[in-house]
Amino acid sequence: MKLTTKGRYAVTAMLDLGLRYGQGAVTLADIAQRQGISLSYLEQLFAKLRRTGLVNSVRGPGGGYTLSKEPSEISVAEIILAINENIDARRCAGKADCVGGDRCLTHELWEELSERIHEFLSGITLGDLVNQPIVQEVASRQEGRVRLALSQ
Amino acid sequence: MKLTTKGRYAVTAMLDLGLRYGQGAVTLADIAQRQGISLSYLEQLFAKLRRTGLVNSVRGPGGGYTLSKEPSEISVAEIILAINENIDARRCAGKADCVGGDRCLTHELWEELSERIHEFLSGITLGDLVNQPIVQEVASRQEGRVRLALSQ
DNA sequence: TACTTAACCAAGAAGTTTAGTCAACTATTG
DNA sequence: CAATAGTTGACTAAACTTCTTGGTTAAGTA
Repeated sequence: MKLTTKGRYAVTAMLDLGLRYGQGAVTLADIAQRQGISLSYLEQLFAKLRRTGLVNSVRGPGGGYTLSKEPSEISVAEIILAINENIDARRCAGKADCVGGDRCLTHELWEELSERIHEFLSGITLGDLVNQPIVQEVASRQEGRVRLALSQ
Repeated sequence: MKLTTKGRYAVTAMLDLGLRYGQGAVTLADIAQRQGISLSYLEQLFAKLRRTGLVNSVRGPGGGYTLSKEPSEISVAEIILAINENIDARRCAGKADCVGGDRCLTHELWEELSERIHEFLSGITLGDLVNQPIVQEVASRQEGRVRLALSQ
């Protein structure tokens, strides 16, 4: 479990999809504009999200991305794991000083901690976030900004 | 709140100190050997831990580092914050596209999540970890290894 | 068919972080 | 004084993050 701005971006973008769940496909260009993330970076993130089956894509005009499941069925942990996709494979296999299994055990210790964080983030879904008042607020403000931009 | 291998190293090293709490100062060289972390990297980490007051240092022969508080009073969160020391200051202050406060709010959203992780890690102390059976196991095995090395 | 849209893909640049090295210096103990 | 061990700073290689550029491919629309 690794927590960086990369994961923050992914969760924000997925939340953007969650807020528009059931309203058709959302383009990455729209998300990029609303959330202030570069389009190409979003493309990289969504390539991974698509590969892990968290989103579906539709090409061509009117296309974009949609969540593959209900927001309440997608956890924050799933999103972060999907974009990190690091198996944390450095399990002493290639380390010379890993004699007697000592280092492996300290690794396992940290992994237990990491696991508990994972459990925690597994308990928070996009649905939970969508239903939070503060998120609703942001969403309506963002909609307003788009309408304003279109009317100019 | 950022979770990387850097924090993992810091927590492991602090746990090493926690296991020897009340038994005098522990040298970084010992920790480096036991935990398989490079000495110079440990020096960098402990410079920060010392600056934030989590450890005390004693120079000269017989010197080393000790925890400044009881293991049960040092949380994992404190350690990670001490070595990261990132104020996460990019609060849209320098961003041109932060119009109408929209991005600031999405930031706050993530920060709330981040805060909950912080709360979670604040609830785990070095004392908790020291008392875990698996940690005790590792510790005795490490002691054994040192004794073996000395007797050869 | 031509055009537009928007996903998809790849290469890499720029910047930051991680992890480590090296060298010098200072305080303490014996 | 000599050995130990912390302290500091400059520096580097490698990895990772973030973003850019420049395409291609598929699907609608005129």
